[in-house]
Amino acid sequence: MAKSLPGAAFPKRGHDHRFCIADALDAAERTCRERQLRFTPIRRRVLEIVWSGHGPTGAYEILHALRHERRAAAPPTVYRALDFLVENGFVHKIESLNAFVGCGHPGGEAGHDHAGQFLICGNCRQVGELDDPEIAEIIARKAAGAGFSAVRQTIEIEGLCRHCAETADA
Amino acid sequence: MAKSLPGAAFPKRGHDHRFCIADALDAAERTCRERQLRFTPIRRRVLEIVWSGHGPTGAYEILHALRHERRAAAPPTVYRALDFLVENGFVHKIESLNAFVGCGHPGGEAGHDHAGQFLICGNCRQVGELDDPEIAEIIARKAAGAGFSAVRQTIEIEGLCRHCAETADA
DNA sequence: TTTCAGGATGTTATATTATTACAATACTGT
DNA sequence: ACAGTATTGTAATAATATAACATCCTGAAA
Repeated sequence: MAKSLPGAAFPKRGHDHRFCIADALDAAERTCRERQLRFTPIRRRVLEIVWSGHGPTGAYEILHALRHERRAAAPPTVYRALDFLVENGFVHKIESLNAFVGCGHPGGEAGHDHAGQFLICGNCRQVGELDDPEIAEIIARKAAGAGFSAVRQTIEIEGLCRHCAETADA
Repeated sequence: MAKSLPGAAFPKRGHDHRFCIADALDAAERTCRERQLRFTPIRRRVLEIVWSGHGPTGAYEILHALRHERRAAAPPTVYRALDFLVENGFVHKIESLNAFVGCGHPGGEAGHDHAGQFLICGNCRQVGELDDPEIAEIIARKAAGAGFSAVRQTIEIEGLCRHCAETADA
């Protein structure tokens, strides 16, 4: 059971997910220290809940989990934490699902709210992240060709991951 | 005041929008006849409302407009019409805005719910559509490189259209 | 023409996602 | 300790979307 390789786009079956969680929390902690941001217990816990798997997590699902420990939690509690986490690139929102996933490549240079390309398996509901600069570039270039200057790209690809395609259970 | 050129990605300022509406309705009418689909008054009117501009239109905004003529209209009225229009490629949903725009290239061969790339101006809120096969291909190829077979692509690009970038009023 | 089957619409209620507004508290630097 | 700001608590509500079932319409078969 090796941990997911860095740069691997799709979460490997049977990887030791504890490393994913620990790495994500560590990376966030480090980045927040560097940027003098407050990685409060709520924010930390919401990040941990989002990272409880590689699937998209809804805000109210997070709220439900959070309430186990923090009875006072309400929608704004969660949305505020998510705003912080997305803003700082620790979490991405999957627009087509109105749900959130942990960022697979946090703290990368600029860091802030970086764009990624998301692979969403329609069968197992796991989400992978590409972060391919070539894709971002060709899109920015094509947009520029239409006189449009791109600021933010939302790229979400639905389909089947290798495992689900092989077992053909869709 | 010429009509928008076919293939133009972003709606031209000052174009005669009546042609956009008429073309969209005609195309839908023709396609429905070909496919033996029922282009009912509600569906036609919802398409017309969506095409009342090149900006994204929310479902409840459509509902509000629809109620002027049809007091009985309720959310399902609108969502059912939108389902039909999206399914048949006459309208696209902009996932990042939870809103809908008319398809700029309807009835193209396969027709059904085709993918496009959307240019969303953050200033004037107009939406253009690229439909660039190269983008779709490179994404499908990169995804395949990660063992992922893409079925549907959601590509939404936020930024500034030429006009808004030039007048620098963002 | 009648009938019937399926699709479309009407209708009520509710689920799901997200935000506003203001009060209270906790942290930071001085 | 104090002021100023960021964070969290709390209540209410807005915005988006669907479920479930009744009714009506349309087109094809009998």
